[in-house]
Amino acid sequence: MSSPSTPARGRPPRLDRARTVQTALDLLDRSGLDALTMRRLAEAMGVQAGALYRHFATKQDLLTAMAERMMDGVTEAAAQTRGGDWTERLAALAHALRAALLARRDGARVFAGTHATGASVLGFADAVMGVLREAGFPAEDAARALYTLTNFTVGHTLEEQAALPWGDADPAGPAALADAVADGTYPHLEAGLPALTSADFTRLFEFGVGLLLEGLRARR
Amino acid sequence: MSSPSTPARGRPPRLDRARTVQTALDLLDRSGLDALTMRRLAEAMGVQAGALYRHFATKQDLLTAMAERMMDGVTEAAAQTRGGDWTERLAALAHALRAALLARRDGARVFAGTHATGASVLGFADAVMGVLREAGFPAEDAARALYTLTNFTVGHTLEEQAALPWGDADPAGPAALADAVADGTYPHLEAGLPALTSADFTRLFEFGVGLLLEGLRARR
DNA sequence: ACCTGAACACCGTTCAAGT
DNA sequence: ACCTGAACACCGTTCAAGT
Repeated sequence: MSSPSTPARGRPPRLDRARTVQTALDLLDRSGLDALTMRRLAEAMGVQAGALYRHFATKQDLLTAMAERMMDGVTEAAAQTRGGDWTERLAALAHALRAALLARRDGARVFAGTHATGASVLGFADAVMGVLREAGFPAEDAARALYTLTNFTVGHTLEEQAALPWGDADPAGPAALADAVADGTYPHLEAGLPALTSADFTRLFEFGVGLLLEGLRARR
Repeated sequence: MSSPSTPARGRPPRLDRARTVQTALDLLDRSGLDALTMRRLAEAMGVQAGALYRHFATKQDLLTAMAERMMDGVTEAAAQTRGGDWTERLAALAHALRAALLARRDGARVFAGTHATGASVLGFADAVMGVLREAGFPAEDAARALYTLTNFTVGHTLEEQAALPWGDADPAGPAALADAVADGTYPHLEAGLPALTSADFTRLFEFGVGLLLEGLRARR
């Protein structure tokens, strides 16, 4: 048989899925999602843009492969918490998911914009379901809890990565909020302004995960 | 004085912010976010693309105005629950936010991609903060609860609107999940498959909001 | 088999010039 | 004051032709 692993007969290919995804992720980190174009990626690989379509049917296909690669190791990263109880293990899984998204510039946007169903994504979902079912939750509640935890984590990290480039002339930063609130129209926002503009996203994430876990505990 | 409301001296303008945002939202509903281009919007308004830049500095600016318009009336929609206790009022606000996003095609994507801080958005945030502080939460926890509720709702609705066009040849639908799980590698996913592929997003959203509210109740 | 070159049908944005 | 016309610097994607 002449599989792809056969010693090259002609020229060795300059392109393959793995190397291309890796280069795309590096480019993402350097320039962000908006600057990640097929043409720039091709240039980074020393090739013409059209050549990329030998390995990826569309740009969306490439982004999905990037999302799947980003998830490699999420479950393993959370597996250290084997000793803990089920709430600690769920918290560790949620933190591992956030960390995987944060590890790449615009990681949450890439993940939210694709429907990755690779082994890492399924492995993560299976791990969450396993903890929940071991804790005694019926399959229906376990499934809903999985989606809730995932959707919250993605929603939070999307906000977190969108908020990080503040401080520039971005009209949505803390200063703009303070201005908009200053006229007394929003008394409750005014009272909470310091807390609302605090950028401690890790504590905020822990707060949200904590609420979800306490809710689950109450429901068991 | 010669304000914008002065009877027109020359030709009446064919463009203004309000009409443009309205047309953009209609176009969004008909064609989706990916098909919403400045050129197509200009065509729908009987004008050249460049003319739009008299009212919006960038496309991002237009999208922000669209997000703010989408939020008009969210707080009012939830205000009917005046009689209920604080958990019911928070639930009503969360449901009103989801409803506002669902009301437009790709509404969650538009909202998540902008930093809208218009009166409607601030009014919504102020209402949530008001309920929480009346319930006795300190400003810090109230602020965190506001973000948690908002981020979960946006994350959920993003998923919900991305999942709706399933059934086509989308490789991420329920059928694909069933295939991927069929080989026994993911026992917990397999056990939860019916629940995982159920598309009852309203119940799923209620479950998530319920968890958050129970968590808040436990923390009070 | 793998990639080039060139095209097709678009984009967002800018700006002198018209009315 | 408001809009046109035309350009600039790009896009994603396709595909005959080369090697």
